[in-house]
Amino acid sequence: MNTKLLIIDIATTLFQQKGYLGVGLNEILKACNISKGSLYHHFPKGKEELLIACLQSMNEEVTTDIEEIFKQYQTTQEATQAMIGKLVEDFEREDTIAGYTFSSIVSEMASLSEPVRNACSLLYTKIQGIYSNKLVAEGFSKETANSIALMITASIEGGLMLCLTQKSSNPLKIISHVLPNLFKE
Amino acid sequence: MNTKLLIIDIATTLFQQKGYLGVGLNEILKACNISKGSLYHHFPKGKEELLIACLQSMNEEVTTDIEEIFKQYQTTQEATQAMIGKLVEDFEREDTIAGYTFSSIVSEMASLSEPVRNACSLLYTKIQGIYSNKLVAEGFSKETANSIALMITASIEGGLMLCLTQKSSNPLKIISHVLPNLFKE
DNA sequence: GTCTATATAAAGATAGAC
DNA sequence: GTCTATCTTTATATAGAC
Repeated sequence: MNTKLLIIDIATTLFQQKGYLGVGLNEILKACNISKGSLYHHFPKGKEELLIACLQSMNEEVTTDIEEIFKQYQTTQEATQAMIGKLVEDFEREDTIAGYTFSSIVSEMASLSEPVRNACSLLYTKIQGIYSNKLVAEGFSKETANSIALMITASIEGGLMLCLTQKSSNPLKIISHVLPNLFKE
Repeated sequence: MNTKLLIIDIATTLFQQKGYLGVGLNEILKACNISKGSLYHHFPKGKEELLIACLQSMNEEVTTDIEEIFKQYQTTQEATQAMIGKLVEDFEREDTIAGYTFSSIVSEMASLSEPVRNACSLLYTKIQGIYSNKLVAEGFSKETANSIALMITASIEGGLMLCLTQKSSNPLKIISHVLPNLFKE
């Protein structure tokens, strides 16, 4: 089995759930059942290099997952609601942040590391691009589409914060219910 | 001068900007110009006790600040936009999270500490209550008012994440521009 | 490529003088 | 109530055997 991919896979989940600073290397090693030497062989520059690899890996997964959903549904509204539905399921099953969200990483690292901030920025841009493109295809102007796409992204990220504090998926459900109001112009 | 209040004041800002794990006690001590012994005299249970004191302090400030704004403006829409305008100003001046937002703390601590999660939950509830009350006064049903209030909170928190990654206040500006669409029913 | 053992720095916390 | 000095644990990272 490919150790490097294993590390990225497991570390990605841990970083999403607990943030960058909240996860120690030892915790990652234990979860992967590997040793320190092995990890530093694959990521010589250490933890931050691993984080960036995780963010890039998420970038690819986002393409797969969200674009898949957005192809399945005719309207952006339906697709968005289906997507949030999946996040709700994830949250109810795992009780932590999951899916393609990564606020914990952003809030900790954006001001500490330029490379990390950049990787996060790219990821958000990509996600919003998917929303925006479909909205343009539906007839919205490019500017309006971008605004709505941004609002979808922001409210989902913020919604997950509220889910965490309330230990409930309710906030995301409400957001899913309210978002369609943005599509009427 | 009251040392305890000084500590809370400075630590609150640091926690907001860098998160709980991102700020070391030494950094707080240095910023306050005090020693370890002094801090532990005021907060015997240590860092987490200090964080909770900070969240409670924010709780009081929120009442002052947001309610003040919400009294100044007739409609929720105007008040919300004024409030976001202030956040934008803060962000452009300081280039970090400020105001009454605290996503960094939530995402790190919600799953680690029940008391902290609870304090955060109370804070969000209070903020949303202010929004919701004004919306009800404007004629919205209680349920609709709560939904819109939640959406305002979530999109602002998420918007600040986007501002951080983009190093720009633009996301919040766009959100301020798009939010009014939620008020039409 | 993976391991063990070690280095080094920093974290949070405590003890006791003043 | 504030200080200095110290303790303990944990963090990231490195060295070198296999």
